[in-house]
Amino acid sequence: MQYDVKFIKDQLTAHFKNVFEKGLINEISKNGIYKTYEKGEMLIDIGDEMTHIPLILNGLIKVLREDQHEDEILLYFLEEGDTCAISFVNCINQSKSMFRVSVEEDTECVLFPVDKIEEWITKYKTWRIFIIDSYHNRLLELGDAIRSLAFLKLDDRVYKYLAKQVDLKHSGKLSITHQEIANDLHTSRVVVSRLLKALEHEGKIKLGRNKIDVLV
DNA sequence: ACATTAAGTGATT
DNA sequence: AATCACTTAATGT
Repeated sequence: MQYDVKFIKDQLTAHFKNVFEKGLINEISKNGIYKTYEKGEMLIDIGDEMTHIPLILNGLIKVLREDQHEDEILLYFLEEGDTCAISFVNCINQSKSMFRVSVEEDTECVLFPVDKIEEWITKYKTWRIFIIDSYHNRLLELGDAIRSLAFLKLDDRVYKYLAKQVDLKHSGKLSITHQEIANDLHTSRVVVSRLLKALEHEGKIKLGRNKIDVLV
């Protein structure tokens, strides 16, 4: 599918007219690249050179950090209106990505070239605020994640995880496997299966193959 | 019909 | 709560 400056501008106006000043929207439209990603694609891998930063129009993106022993740790998800905040630093100091960013649900986004990002910081107040806000939100989210790890038992973490998924995917019907949940929470599939079974008995969810209905 | 993958279960640490 | 070893069930070819 082809796109043009006007198309990007319309998209940005639709999603960000309350966030960005007009001049900035115009400038992003001229320099941005509209792109769609399908579920399962990899946006950025660890060690990748950063050339562009995505601004998400809709969809769902997952950000992971991996340690030396190929263990992945889920950092957070990005959705409509979010950007990959941690990548800004990579761009500005030209370092490589320390994170893996994959597409959880089909996503539309606008990519900004790295060199513009720094320029806009001095030029547009709304851009500065947007970036600082992004960091702030990510930080809050990480704080929350750490709190869960430190204080909640696995059964609560599983339920919290499901609630979060429902929120992110805007649906109580999740298509997810027990294994995926286990990976995100760093536990084994067997344990997740048992905890989910318990939740089902409590009447909080309904299980099926590759799907979980979270009942409200 | 067969192979593959997801999920369930009892026993053990 | 993790792991093993195995079973059962759903799905794809």
